[in-house]
Amino acid sequence: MAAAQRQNGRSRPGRRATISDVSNALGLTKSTVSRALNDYPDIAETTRARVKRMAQKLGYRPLATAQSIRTGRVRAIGFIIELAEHDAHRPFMAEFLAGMSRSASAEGWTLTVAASSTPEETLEIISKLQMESKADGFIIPRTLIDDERITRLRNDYIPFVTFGRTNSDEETVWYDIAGEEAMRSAVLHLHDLGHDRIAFVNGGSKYKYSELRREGYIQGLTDAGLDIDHSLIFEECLSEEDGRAAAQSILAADNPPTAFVYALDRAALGLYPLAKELDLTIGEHLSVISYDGVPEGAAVEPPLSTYAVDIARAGERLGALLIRHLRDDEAKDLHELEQATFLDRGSAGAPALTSAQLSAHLRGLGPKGAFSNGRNST
Amino acid sequence: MAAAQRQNGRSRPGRRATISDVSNALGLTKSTVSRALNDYPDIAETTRARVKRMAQKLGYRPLATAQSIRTGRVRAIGFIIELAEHDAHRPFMAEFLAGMSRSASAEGWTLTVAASSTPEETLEIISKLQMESKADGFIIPRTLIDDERITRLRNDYIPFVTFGRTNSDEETVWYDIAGEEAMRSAVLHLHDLGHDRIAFVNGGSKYKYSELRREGYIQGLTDAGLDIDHSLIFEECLSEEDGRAAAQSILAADNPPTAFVYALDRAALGLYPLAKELDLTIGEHLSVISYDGVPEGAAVEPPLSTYAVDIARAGERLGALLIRHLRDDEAKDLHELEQATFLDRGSAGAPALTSAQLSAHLRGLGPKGAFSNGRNST
DNA sequence: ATCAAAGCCGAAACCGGTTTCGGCAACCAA
DNA sequence: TTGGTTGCCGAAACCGGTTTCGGCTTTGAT
Repeated sequence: MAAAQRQNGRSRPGRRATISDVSNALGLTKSTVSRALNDYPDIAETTRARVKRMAQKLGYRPLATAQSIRTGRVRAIGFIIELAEHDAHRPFMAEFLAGMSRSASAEGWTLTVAASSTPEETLEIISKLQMESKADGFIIPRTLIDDERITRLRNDYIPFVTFGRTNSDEETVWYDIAGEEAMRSAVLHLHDLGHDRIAFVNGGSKYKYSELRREGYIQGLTDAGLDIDHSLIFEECLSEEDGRAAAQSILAADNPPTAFVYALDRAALGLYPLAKELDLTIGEHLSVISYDGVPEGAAVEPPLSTYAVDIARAGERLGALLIRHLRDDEAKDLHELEQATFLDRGSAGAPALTSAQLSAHLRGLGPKGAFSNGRNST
Repeated sequence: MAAAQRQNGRSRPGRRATISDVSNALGLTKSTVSRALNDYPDIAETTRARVKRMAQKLGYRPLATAQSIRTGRVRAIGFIIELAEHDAHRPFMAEFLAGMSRSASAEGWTLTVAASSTPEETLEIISKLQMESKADGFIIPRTLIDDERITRLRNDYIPFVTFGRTNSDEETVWYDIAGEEAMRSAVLHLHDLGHDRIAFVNGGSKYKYSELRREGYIQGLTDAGLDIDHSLIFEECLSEEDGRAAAQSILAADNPPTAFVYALDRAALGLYPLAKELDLTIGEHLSVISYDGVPEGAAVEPPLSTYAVDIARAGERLGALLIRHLRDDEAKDLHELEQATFLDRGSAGAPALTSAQLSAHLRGLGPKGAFSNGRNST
């Protein structure tokens, strides 16, 4: 019998049940209970069942911190907020965190977050959190085309999953939205509406998603049988001001586009005030399709047609993937790619003007109201 | 000598230093090292110094999870994201988290976050996190006037600090911004500019801050020697649409106000499109001062004058207060109240119209451009 | 010189788990 | 029968710390 292990069996009512409470209640030892709960093969099936039932009855849940000192695992996923990142990314933060937290707590895990100001600090924090057993693995958002973080994490054998693909995808667990496919079908959609000259305003060129979306745009042009005109491509547009400036510059050239594809809603919103100044109606004289699905896009007039991303779901999937990766040594190559959902809200319509007519209007610096009586006849 | 405790002294190079590494290096026992580092009084000053120096040299940092199994503390502060909250609060999330995380990591603590959909779930999660030793105390944002969370947390002896005051402030640790003072001086500022009729558009009435801001507004009127007209007060305005509707309703009545004080920037932004429709220029025909300091307020024309809140700092102070509260049993009554900083950006100016003139204009449903030639002479 | 009170540190128990090791009993084949 | 597996569980070490307890020195007062 296990009399030696019976000493601490006074179960104070308010206290949480420990493994000893379970073992004492059953006349077994801690070790048997532990192995039963962790599905060791050397425990009889009937015993395992008894143990699990009793654990359930007593409301026993192993103390993660106690486990961790032996196992090195705390059942926590780590996430670093980089404040240096562009403001445009911040509004998503709450939902993203919520998503991660949901999948974590569904598995009995938790989420440890920290803040950092620079990419270097991020890496320092990550290894510190890992050393201190505050997190078992990390979720890395906004992958870069050439992401130093990833090589370093891999070198240090720190488990992680990324939101977004990278150029070194071997043996990496990632989740991503197929932004390239969204851009491609945006182009095709605009072409179907009758647009022949379609501009592309991209996001920050260091991000992998920008590369992919540009490729998607190019592919869309190719699929539509349209020429690729590099003067219609603008990069590095993250903010509303960027997006506005890009459009202004593109429209000032010869042969202006009648439609825009933006890689980011935030930048696309910059087109609205510009259009108003130029006395152009979005959805008629200028069409635009964008990407992200920010709430502000629904508030402008006409509402911005966009490919919406479910950021909470992304966080949730990433959390689930990380946990799976951490539990299962074999899960070294998990990938999930999902499609954005198109919200056709009215900012993309048949072109009311040809490129030439548009050009004439812009050059003429036409007085207010030039088109206010309706569409131009072609 | 402590030969019995020497068994695990093989310091693998890559491994983190343990307390045994330190004790072995010094020829002391674990217990002495532990007490020295934790400033027990029964350790000689010279020994304490030696121990601390060696710990420093070896880069020893106690493993929080190992400590926690004895002490019950993990050096983590908990924070719950409530998604049910109004969208208006979300953009702040990243900065708020960053602030909390900063003060936490400054003290060697970390931040554990979880998501919840309802207030009830929030409380469940809190006690779960506490039971599982995932967090030692919690930061509770957006206090309500009568906040059930607080009574329950207090009943369960779960340590916490609040962002915002409540009606049961005895023995509570809180941090807050003096929104009432901001509202008061907003009224006085507008009165100094020449406004006599000043409306107030408040936020959600369940929140404590709304009560305070309303009181501040009233106090401002009193200090300015103005009458209190309850028809100029509107409650429950959280969104841009709410803010717009409130202003529309208030302006439709007799004796319309020439100035507005908004409790929330987000709602105040609703005044802009309304003013445009009514052909009124903000900063001239209508003045407005608001509160929060959201980035969008700087982008509108004219930029929104507002009392800005440093939300990152709030998070930082709250984290620091919570840690102090947790470390020191005596720290049961900490309070910090700070002032918002006024950003005078142009949406508040001398009234170009009297209330009567404004009323006449509004009733006349005047054609566009009625005031476009400049200010009215009075 | 003597004795009690500090001062200081080692020994060991403890926290709540996990994991290794070994032994007993039952089973199975020879 | 006998001997070797196999199945199943207890005993004990262990993880990295904290905390209680007690004992040996010093110190200080008498």
